[in-house]
Amino acid sequence: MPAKRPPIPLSRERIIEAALDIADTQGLRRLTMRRLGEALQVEAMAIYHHLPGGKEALLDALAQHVTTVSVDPSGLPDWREIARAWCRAGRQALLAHPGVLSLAMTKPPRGSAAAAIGEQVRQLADAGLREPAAAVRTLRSYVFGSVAVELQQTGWADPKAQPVMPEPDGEAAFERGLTALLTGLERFAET
Amino acid sequence: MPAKRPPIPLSRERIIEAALDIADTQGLRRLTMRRLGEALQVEAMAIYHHLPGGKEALLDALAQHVTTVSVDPSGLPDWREIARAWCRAGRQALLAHPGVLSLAMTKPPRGSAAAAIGEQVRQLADAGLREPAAAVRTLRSYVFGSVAVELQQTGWADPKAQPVMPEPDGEAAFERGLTALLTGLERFAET
DNA sequence: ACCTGAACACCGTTCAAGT
DNA sequence: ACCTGAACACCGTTCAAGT
Repeated sequence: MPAKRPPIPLSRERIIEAALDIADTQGLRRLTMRRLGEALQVEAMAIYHHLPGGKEALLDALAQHVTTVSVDPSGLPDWREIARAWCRAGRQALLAHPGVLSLAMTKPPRGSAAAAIGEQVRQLADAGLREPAAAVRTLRSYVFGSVAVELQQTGWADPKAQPVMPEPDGEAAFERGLTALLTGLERFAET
Repeated sequence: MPAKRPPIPLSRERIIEAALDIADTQGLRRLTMRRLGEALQVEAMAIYHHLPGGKEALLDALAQHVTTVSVDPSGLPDWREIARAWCRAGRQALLAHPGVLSLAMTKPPRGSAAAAIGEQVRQLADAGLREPAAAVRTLRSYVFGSVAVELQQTGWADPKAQPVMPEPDGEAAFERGLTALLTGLERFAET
């Protein structure tokens, strides 16, 4: 028979990982403290010991997790390519966890997520872009919205859980729109 | 003493109106069938009679409500201005109901919301835009994302419910980004 | 036809208690 | 230090019953 105690002790990381898995496979509405405990082989109440803020803190942590990305700008020729890299990384991180997209778009960026935005602004400024904060805001808008529309199109949130149907044109549509946006930004935002 | 029966009989419209009010003022998490019934002076179970699908149908209806917009293209000189009008209308409709933004971005467009998208594509095609469906998709992405970022910035979802703080630069940022996007779309999408 | 009351299975969270 | 069990107030939804 299996041991009663969990093989690995609980940790913030394991909790977040398990929560993401539930949200992505069953939907955010089914992410429940009790179900999360079950997935971790633990009573639900044990979670509070590692995540003092309760469920609200858990949701904040999930949002932060999927909006924290980083880009190495070395080797990228200009601000245009740096911006492109950040947008692609942001899109990938969001697409990887469709279950928590609504949290990522709703919760204000905190901690590592806010730091990532600051780093992006800095890189673009260093690369000679004028008003980098405004540009980053516009790019973030586009990334969030693109992923939302892409997931809408795949019917991810539908009643009969479709077999994922990855929508092959999603990436192409994203790149087309991104190029259009960068072309437009060039017009007034060059240094 | 007040009458036990509600003064006005329940209706789908009244239910949606009351639900939007709760979501906008108290947050989506507090929108509950029981609280909704209380706001309508009715037992929660009465709602099911007018909204057969239960809470899931209610949330669908809310998403549809805030994503159904219309634009009269007559008098607008070109596709650029038609697109601008649709984007402004979409932004206003979403900003008016911050509580259900996450639903609007998540639920696939249905019914009147899907019809509005079709109408937008038709208008842009008539105005001479090439590949209007791709353009509308990109514009929708930008509108969704802009509103999400704007509401993040205002701290709408924060713990201590701020006094709305309408972020005066939100509209300016939206218009700047929109102009950039339209400029970029012009490049490859003219007829 | 429209609404209510009671009931059921399920939530998040607390708190004292176990080890 | 870390986890459990019981308890409380609250969910969504059903179903028979009232008017």
